[in-house]
Amino acid sequence: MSSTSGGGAGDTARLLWGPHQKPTRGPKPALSLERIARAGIEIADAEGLGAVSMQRVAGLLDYTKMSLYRYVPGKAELVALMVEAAIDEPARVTPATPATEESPPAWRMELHALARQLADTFGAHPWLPDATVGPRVLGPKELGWLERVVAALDGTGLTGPERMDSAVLLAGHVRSITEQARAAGPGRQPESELLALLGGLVQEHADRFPALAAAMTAQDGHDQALEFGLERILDGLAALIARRSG
Amino acid sequence: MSSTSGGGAGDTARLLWGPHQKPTRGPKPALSLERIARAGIEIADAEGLGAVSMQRVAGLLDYTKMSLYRYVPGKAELVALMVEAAIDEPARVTPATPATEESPPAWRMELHALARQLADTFGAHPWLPDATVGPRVLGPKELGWLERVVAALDGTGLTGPERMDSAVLLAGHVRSITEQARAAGPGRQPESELLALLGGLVQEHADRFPALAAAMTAQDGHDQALEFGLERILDGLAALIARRSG
DNA sequence: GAAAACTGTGTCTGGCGGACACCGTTCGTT
DNA sequence: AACGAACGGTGTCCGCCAGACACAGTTTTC
Repeated sequence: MSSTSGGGAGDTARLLWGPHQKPTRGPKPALSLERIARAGIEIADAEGLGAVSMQRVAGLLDYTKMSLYRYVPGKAELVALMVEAAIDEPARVTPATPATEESPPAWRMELHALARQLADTFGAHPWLPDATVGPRVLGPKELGWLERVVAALDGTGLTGPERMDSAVLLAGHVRSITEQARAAGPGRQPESELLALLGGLVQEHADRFPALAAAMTAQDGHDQALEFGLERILDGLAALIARRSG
Repeated sequence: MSSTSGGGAGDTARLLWGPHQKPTRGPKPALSLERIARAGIEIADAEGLGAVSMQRVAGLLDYTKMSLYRYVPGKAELVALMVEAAIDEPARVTPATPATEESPPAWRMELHALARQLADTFGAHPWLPDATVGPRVLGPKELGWLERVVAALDGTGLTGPERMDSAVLLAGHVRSITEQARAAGPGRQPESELLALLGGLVQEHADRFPALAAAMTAQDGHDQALEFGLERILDGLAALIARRSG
C-alpha cells in the first residue's frame, strides 16, 4: 500500500519458499535471512511493529541499513520473513485418541488444540496481527497450520472449500480475539484502562445503548472470549457435520 | 505504536464523543472535523490507508498540513474520525417479523442482517481493516452496531458477557473475511493472482500439504467464505441457546 | 480602543524507505 | 599466478512523513 518499488508478491514468495541458491563468487555473506528476521522479531516483541525499521534492525546487528538490502528487497519482505520465523511449526497433537462416547470427536479436539496453539503464537508476538493484514503470500509454516486444520477435517463429509472456509473461520477468530486482548504496548494505556474508558462512555450514554449498558454491568472479568467463540464455531461445525453424515 | 506524543486514548474519546463546545472568540474555523474526515476517506478509498497523510488530506482541502493540527491532535485521531465517519448508522432491520416454524428465529435473522451490513461497510471501504487494528476507543457508531447485536440477543438466555462475546465473534469473522477478499489496491496484484500464486506453491509442494492440495483442486470459485462462517457461527449460537432454554 | 483568544502558516527537526555509485574482497577462469 | 567478473558492505542523496514551535492575521469581549 505504500512502496512503489521493492518487491512484488513474486519476490516475497521466492524469499519465503527458497530455494536460496548461493552464489560462489564474492565475499561470504556475513548476515543471513534468519539472523535478520530474528533481529526484527526482537525489536517488534519489545516495542511493537512500528519500532521495526531498517535502521533499527541493522543497528541491532551492528551493520548499516543499506547492507540489509543485499538480503531483503524491502521492508515488506522483511516483515514477511519475521512472520514466517515467528510462527512455530505446529507440533502434532493428539495423534490417535480413540473417541469414546464422552470425549469429543477427534476432529474437534484437534481443531481446538490447533486454535489454542495459534492463540499462543499470537500472544507471544503481539505484533503479528499488525503484520498479517491484507491479502499476502503465505509462508510454509503458515500453510502448515492450514494444512493441519484441513487434514483434521478429513472424513467429516465436508467439501474441500468448506474445509478451507472452516480453517479461515477458525484463524480469523483467534486473530480477532488475541488482537483485542494483547497487552499494553509501548506508550499505550493498558487494556483495562481502555475498557474502563469505554465502559464509562457506555454508562454515560446509557440511553443510547441500553442493551450494552445492561450487558456490561454483569461483567466481572470473564476473559473467555476466545474459548466462547471457539466453542461456538466448533458447535456450528459439528452441526453441519452431523447434518452431512446423518 | 509510532508517535511518542500526540493524543492518548482520552483525547481520541473526547474527539469522537463530543461535545465539541465551540469557542466564541477568534476567527470562525474554515474547516470541520467532518470535512477533514471525508477528505481522508476519499483518499483512503482511492489509494488505500497508506496514501493518507496530513499533506495529502490538507492538499485535497486546499489547506496546509499544519492547519489540520488545529482540529486534530495527530494522525491517529484523524484515522479514528475516518473510521467513525465511514461506518454508517445501522438501519433497523426486520423490526417485527413473526417467527413462523419455517423461518429462523428473530435473533438469527437480525444477526445475519447486521453481519451483512457490516460486511457491506467493510467492502465499501477496504482500508477499514487496516484502520481498526489493535485495542482502541470505539466511536458512537461502532458502539451502535454492537448495541444492536447485543439487543438482538435479548431474551435468548445468554448472559451479558456471552452476548458481548457473540458480537465480537461475529464482527471478527466479518472483518477477517472482508480483509482477505478485498479488491486489488493500488500497485497490488489482484487477488486472483495471489490466489493462483499460492495455489501453485501448494501444488509444487504437494508432498508437504496433501490435504490442502486435495482441498484446493475442488475449488471452483465458491466465494462463500463469509456466508459459510456466518452460518456456522449462528448454528453454534443456536445450539447454545437451545441448550440454555431447553 | 485594547487586549485576549483563536485560526492559519512557514520553518525546522528527526526519522523513515529506498536509489545509486562506489570500494574492497573473493573466486572461477585462463 | 594473474586477471576480471561477481558480490558484500557502505556513504551519500532524495523525497516523504509526523510533529514542534513561533508568528501573523482575524475576530470577539471587556
